[in-house]
Amino acid sequence: MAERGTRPRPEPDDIETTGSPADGEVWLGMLGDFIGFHLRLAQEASYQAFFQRIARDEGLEGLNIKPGHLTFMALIAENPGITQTALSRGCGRDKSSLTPMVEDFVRRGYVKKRRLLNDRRSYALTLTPAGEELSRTLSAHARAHDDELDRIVGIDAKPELIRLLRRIKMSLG
Amino acid sequence: MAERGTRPRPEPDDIETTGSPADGEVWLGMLGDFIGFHLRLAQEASYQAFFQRIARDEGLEGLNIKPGHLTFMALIAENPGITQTALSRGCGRDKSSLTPMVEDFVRRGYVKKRRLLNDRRSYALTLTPAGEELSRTLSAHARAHDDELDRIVGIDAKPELIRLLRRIKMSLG
DNA sequence: GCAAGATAGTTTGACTCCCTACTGTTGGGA
DNA sequence: TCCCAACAGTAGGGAGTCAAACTATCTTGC
Repeated sequence: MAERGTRPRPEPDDIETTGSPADGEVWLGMLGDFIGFHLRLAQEASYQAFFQRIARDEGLEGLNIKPGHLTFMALIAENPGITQTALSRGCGRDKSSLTPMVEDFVRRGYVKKRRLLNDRRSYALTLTPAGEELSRTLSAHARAHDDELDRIVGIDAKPELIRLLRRIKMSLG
Repeated sequence: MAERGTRPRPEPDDIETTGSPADGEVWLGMLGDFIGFHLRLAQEASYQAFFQRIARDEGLEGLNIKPGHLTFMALIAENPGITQTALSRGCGRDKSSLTPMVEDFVRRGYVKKRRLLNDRRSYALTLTPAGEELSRTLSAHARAHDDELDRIVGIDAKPELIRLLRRIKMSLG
């Protein structure tokens, strides 16, 4: 019974006089000490920067390529014949999220989906030549993006950063 | 002949024999060296762990509280009278994403929304006593979650990790 | 063999998010 | 005074995600 009509808002409440409080900067409080909080902001910033970088490539115009597609393509390239479930684990996404993406990329001719004879539940995914080409393009962008991250982080700090991030994933995942 | 019922899918392509390829472990290739890739996996793992932690709290049963709500509540608590736009910046989300959440929390009696007299475009958000209580609960969970992250990362490495994450956000955002 | 449970992939539904366009308000010039 | 650009917040649409239920297939134990 979600009354979601045209005017369901519970009234903007009352009117009251208040000087603009903390309008310029936001005080984080304890959030500023939380690894999880900064993880999210950094990941979001990285995602957006990579997204913008891809969007700038005229060769990818209209293909609607997103950062998530890099992982998708790169993992198929590195693991020819990978199954969708294994791919979903590698991508860190639910397997049901991959279904539309696989279907889309098969239709566009980047990915080939072959049924296995010895286990007819599974499909083996491989890249077509066009898919290899697209994968190379995305990988080049990814490398450029990560070079930028390397500069920001500093090349000495990078191994330690990756070690810590992997540790978080391993310990919690 | 196995008439496989209705088949709206664009044909699973062809059948081919292939031994199970890399089904156990997935080879990451160059992805394994990318900061952005590990950032996403670590962030997702942290999100899921925090989500599970909240879900375990019987006091929050049925409230449908998610990790994002912590940031939302904590920032209002730390910045009483904050506007929705400032809050959206702090949360790292588009302001239009906050509209349903604000509406929801106002209706549930956790947040108070007052119109400003000196600028009738804005609303000042504050927590109700119930909101303060909820915020304290969420903050306690967040602290426990981040204590776990501290243990994983190691307390010596934490300042450096946060410094690097902030640097990424600042440089790219 | 054959039933029971596991597994691969798909479907569906709910949810969250962003983006774009829109309304109402403010404030600064012609 | 009157415009009009800038701003706060909302509405609507579309994309992407997960979780649960479902189908088809494989495996195991009897």
